[in-house]
Amino acid sequence: MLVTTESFSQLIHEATSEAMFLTMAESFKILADPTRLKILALLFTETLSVGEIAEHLVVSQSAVSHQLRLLRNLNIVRYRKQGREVYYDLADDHVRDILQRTFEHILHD
Amino acid sequence: MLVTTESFSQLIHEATSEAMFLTMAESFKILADPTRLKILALLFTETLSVGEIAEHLVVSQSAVSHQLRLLRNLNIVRYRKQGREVYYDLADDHVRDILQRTFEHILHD
DNA sequence: TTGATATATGAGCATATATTCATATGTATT
DNA sequence: AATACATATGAATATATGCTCATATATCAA
Repeated sequence: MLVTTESFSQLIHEATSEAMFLTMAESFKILADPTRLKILALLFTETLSVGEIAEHLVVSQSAVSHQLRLLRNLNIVRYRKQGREVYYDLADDHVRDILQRTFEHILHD
Repeated sequence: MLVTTESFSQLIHEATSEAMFLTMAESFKILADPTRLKILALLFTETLSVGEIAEHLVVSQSAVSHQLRLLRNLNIVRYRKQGREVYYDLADDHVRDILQRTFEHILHD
């Protein structure tokens, strides 16, 4: 990424900052929903089909599918078709890392 | 916090998880807005008055004040009245840490 | 006291978003 | 081919949220 800034606090003084703040906000928005967090928690260690995800959570198949599309478009999950099932797993280790860290933060409060 | 879970992925199997996912989502929501991120970036190193914040950003005094109230209620910023000015600074090192780390994640993409 | 300045706040508005419902698409089974 | 099953998707709805505008409150200056 074409940014010279090295710290968050420095960002506010840079010309490129507007786009960066938007990007950061978009990133956090992904994690700002309980259903998506639950889906990501399920996919944290396992690969699961849409139906299995919907079954584990108390969420309709449609709602899960809508959220998965969102996560797919953002390259946060990957999918693999197998027959009529579609299996999803995490595509992004950054997200994995952020989730783990933030979770620890919340625990230590 | 009264949770036995040690990892994010484990959380999905716990009885306490519903509340925890809501809490995590609420935490991320705070950071899911560019204006709030900019305010937090400004307060990352400095203490500033409401007027100074509004001046640095291109946001109205009212909008800044509304967001500061939100951050105040969540104990993310502290404030100190001094005459007619009110000076704000960061109250929470967790937030500082998460911001810095996430920023680094985005940079390294 | 009067006027100016700094901040806070409620109401209203516009927009975004999560879900549901109905249905489309694709695949397996008979 | 017909039916059942798994997933995707568009439209509609309900709710949340960020901002503006008007105004309230508090403090300083004259």
